[in-house]
Amino acid sequence: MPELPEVETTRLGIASQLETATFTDVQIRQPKLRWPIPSQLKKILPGQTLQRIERRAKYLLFNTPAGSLIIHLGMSGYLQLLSSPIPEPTKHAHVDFIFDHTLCLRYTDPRRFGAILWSTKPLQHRLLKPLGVEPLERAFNSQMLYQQAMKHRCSIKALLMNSHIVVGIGNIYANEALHLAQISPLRSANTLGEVECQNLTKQIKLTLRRAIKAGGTTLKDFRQTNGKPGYFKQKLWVYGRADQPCHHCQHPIHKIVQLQRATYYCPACQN
DNA sequence: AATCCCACCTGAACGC
DNA sequence: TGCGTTCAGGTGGGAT
Repeated sequence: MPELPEVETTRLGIASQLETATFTDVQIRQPKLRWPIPSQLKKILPGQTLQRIERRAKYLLFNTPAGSLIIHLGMSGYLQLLSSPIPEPTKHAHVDFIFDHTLCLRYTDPRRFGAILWSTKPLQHRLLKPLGVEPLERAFNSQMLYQQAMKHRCSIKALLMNSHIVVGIGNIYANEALHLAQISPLRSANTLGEVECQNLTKQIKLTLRRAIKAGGTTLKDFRQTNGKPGYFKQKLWVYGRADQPCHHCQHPIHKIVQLQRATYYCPACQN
């Protein structure tokens, strides 16, 4: 569920409601996420005013004068903004952050691969410090990708999924962008030419931007009490389409496994 | 340093 | 209907 576009859409969907609101309570029903939720949150957060919600990779940073709440949604997590009457928590609704005694930001995560952390210097946090560039920022460009590709012998797909190099592309969009750039996910990164890197960079940015727009549409009714965050209905060219005809050339889409993740590609138009 | 595999979890889909 | 198996959008940690 949470790819970078959905994390960004989540941020956009809650920022205007919560920025300048004040934490008044925290209810932790299940502290066992990927790492234990720091118990001192209950002491620290109440009274803190939320200044700004930022995103770094797929981490959301809730900045307050005392420090930052860091939230990662893992594979199955989502945030809901609920107002009165607050519905009963469902089975996997692990944490409620209460603002101004009325608004509730609820964290739900069935698989519990997500994380809720606290840091006074979030960008220096051990999990955030080693992260590579943001794919939608200028620092991610064809020159940068080409230089990185030249010095790596792993597959180009593995390179795109390596968070020390570029963050947040995710499995679906790595597949989609490689398809649109007509590059085989199996190619060694160091065999890509400058023009291919230029095209790939462009397709990654386009794919992510389109998905953010689509995510924005389906997540509009965020505050609906029982609203599950939808999954954007985006046109997927290859992801999840094993054995179905390629939209470009009709050749059946192949499904293989790379780094224990599903890779989908068209062996006829991706070389 | 770079690369790869494992692990962490639950639930849905599938096959028998 | 029921039960076992497989797979899933992420990613840090550790082995090689």
